[in-house]
Amino acid sequence: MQSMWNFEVIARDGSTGARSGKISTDHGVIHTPVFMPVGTAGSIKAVTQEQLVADIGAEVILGNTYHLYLRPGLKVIQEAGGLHRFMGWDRPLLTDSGGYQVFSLSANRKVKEEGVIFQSHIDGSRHLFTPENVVETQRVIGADIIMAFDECLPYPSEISQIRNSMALTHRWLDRGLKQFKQTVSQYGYSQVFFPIVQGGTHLELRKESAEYIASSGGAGNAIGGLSVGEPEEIMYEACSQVCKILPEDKPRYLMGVGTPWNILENIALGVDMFDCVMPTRNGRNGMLFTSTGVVNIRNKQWERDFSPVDAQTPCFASQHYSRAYLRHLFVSREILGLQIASIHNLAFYQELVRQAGQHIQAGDFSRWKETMVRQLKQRD
RNA sequence: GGGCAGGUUCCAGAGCGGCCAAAUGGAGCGGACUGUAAAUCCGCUGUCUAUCGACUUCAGUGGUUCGAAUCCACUCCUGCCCA
Repeated sequence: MQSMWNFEVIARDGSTGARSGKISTDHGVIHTPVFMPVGTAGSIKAVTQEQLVADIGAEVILGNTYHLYLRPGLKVIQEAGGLHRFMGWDRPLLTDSGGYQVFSLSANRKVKEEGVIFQSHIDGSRHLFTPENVVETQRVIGADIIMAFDECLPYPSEISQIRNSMALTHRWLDRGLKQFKQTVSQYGYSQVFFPIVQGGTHLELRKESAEYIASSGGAGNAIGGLSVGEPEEIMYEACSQVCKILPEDKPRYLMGVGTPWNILENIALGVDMFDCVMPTRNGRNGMLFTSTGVVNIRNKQWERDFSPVDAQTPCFASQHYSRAYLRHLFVSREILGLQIASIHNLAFYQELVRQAGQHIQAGDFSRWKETMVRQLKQRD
């Protein structure tokens, strides 16, 4: 199968590691830096596919192997012709391998050399995930980008534990990669495989892991195990360390990050791809990210503020509805509030990374970033 | 006019002699959330110091008692029933 997959760096910032680029896939082009909305169970919660395209302009979204495997299950997805068709999304799709659930569902799982035995959060049933079967599952799902199976540790962790876990993730990578190479796409378009750097917050281990991952030959390289509770400065240090080692000519994907200012700081370190539940989850919980800072829309101060949610975000929902109205929807627990907040936050993130790319190309990224970080962190 | 049931902190509603500033909901106010077990979760919600503690509250007034939201008397309200 002839793959369309290609990554091209269009511009580099002179004073930071930031770059802007273009990923080509069989489902279309992704402009980097990119933010990928998270649609764990085959749905960006509270947002329709139409809104993702027309209102937000999302170029790629995430699904989750663990959740989709449990429900609706692989038979349904396969019969539908893959997740793209099942959910009505014809742009690129990336699936997380379930590695994060090794971490977030830690009470209900057992990690072994072979893989991880999970208990389903839905019905308590037991399931085994291995580096191999997780690749197979992502083949069935039909993700354009398949993630390796890794172990994500909490912060803080003992160095000996980090070392063992990292080594396990590396062994799992070898197995997953072998499985990936031995199998083919089921739906007539190509899929690529991303390995994941681990190593916790320990810089030496991060270096070791980054070198291992860099040499494995993935189409792109992911950085995992960050934004799990460590101070931001430590995250930036670890990310910086890793970005210096990961190849220049492949996209770098920082998993699970983060706040708008986290994203800008990490773009400066050389990251191209991001995903995070924050714009959607926090949006549903009343937290808005805006061009002038962070807003808790439930707060009384918005009761009579009839100005737009965020006039600077080029999106119907952001400009058409007032803060007072959105506050009313939240206080009244109206479903529409969740939708507007989610759409606005995603549109805001989309615009943020789009502007970052423009400033990288224009050559004034560094100065722009400093101003933006200050603004975005403010609380209205 | 008579009978019955009631009046509790923003609302609803428990409490029926000390463990009561008073359960539990709701409302209100604030916070958390970073590869989603999350339209979720956590605080605060009489006043003052704001930790200990002090003070003022359970329709009103007056009693009983070491001690009353809780018992007694009267008064004022509310609902239902009978005239």
